[in-house]
Amino acid sequence: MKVLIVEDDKILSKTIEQCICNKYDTDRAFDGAEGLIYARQNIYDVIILDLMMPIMSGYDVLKKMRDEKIFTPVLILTAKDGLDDKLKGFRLGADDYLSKPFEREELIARIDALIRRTSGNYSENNILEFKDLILDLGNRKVKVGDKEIVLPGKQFDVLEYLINSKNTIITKDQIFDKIWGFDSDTSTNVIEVYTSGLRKELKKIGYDQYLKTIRGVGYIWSE
Amino acid sequence: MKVLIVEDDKILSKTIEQCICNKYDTDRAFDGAEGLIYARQNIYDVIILDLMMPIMSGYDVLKKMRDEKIFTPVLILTAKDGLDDKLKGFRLGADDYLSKPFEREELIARIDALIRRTSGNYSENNILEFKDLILDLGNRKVKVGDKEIVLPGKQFDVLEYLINSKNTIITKDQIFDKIWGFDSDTSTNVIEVYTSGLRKELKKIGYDQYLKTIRGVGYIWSE
DNA sequence: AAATTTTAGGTTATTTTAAGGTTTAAATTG
DNA sequence: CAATTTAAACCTTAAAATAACCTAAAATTT
Repeated sequence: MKVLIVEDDKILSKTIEQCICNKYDTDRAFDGAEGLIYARQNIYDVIILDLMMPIMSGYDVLKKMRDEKIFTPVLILTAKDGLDDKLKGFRLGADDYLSKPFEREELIARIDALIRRTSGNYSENNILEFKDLILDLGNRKVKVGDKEIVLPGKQFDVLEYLINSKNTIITKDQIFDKIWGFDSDTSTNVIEVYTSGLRKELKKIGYDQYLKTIRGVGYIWSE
Repeated sequence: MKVLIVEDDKILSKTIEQCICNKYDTDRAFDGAEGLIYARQNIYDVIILDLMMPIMSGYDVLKKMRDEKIFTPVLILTAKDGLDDKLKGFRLGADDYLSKPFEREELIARIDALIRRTSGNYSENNILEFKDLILDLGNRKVKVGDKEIVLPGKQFDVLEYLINSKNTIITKDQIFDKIWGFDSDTSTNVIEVYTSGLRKELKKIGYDQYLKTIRGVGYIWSE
């Protein structure tokens, strides 16, 4: 497992490395531009990204990364703690957020969680697979063999989220926070509507059986 | 997971509740004395405790709690941020400290960390074990080897509570307060119904013998 | 026009109640 | 002192009540 640390404060950078180096392979970059170059290699399992950096901020790095379809999970690490910053970070596709000062244990736990959440499921070229089902995130198509279904925006998002978290119960709140945003004031019943629609579509390719309801809790994608 | 919020500022109290309510079950107390009464139930996984409160300060509550051998992890939450206060809090047995103003993410992270640090029984990946019995909280499955039973909502909750408190007698009231909520007006006979159902299911995997009745008191999970 | 959201009725599973049976321990009796 | 009775606590089951979920269709937004 490789972790990239993008942090201009050399002392902190070293500290982080020492925190995690006996669990992960680490590389370090000391400003945003350098970080982006490293990130483009697309070989890291997690990127720890500081926000406040010279030349190119963490935001810029993250945005460029996502624009370039590099979806390595990113853990934002920063002294900033305004809600706006957090929202901006998440909107740009950060996967988690940790404010300084932080604890060793927490950092490790979050990296672990991030890897657990994200690893193993996505194959190289932005494709998510489950058995013979193929989710192409590039063109947002869902295929099994030569059969193909087309899912409108959020339906695709929900499916992607569930498959990417396979074998783990995802609560309705989690789905809601992830797809609709925790500050959305949509009624949470949309989730039922969407899962219902999703099942209907999945049935066409014989994959509706894997989306299961856990009554009182949420949903799970599993065999 | 239940969290008690002891905070006299009703607006802040509500805010905290909203921050964490989709992740934890919350109860609220609005002064120290009330907080202590709640805390004595000994059913919470974490107590968020404000320091500056009328009638009885957070310090007093914490001190009394520890005197009475109630070791629920406490997260001190306060506007004070002098080192002295922090030291005093820790000396009295606080487990963590967070200054206002704080952020949702950080609060949640700290609560999570606290639970992780203190609840010893849970292994990293959210799994509770007893001998060969595995309670997977991620997908709410109960397994022994390749045998598996499915427990509906509250049945699973009761089992989790008992196993997590193994070798300790849990009174019916504690189970009731924890799973149903102290303000529930369900008849307490449900607990018998649920333990009965639980035993029936556990029998299928040969683990019903560990759930024992302590007549006149409650139940215990032990060898 | 397509995607999203709300509404509302139907369906299913969980939760609760209630009632009768069983165990336990203490009180009473032979 | 042993056997029996009693009463309280607990167990079990099945039916009733409730809450959660599903789905189609209408309304709304983009």
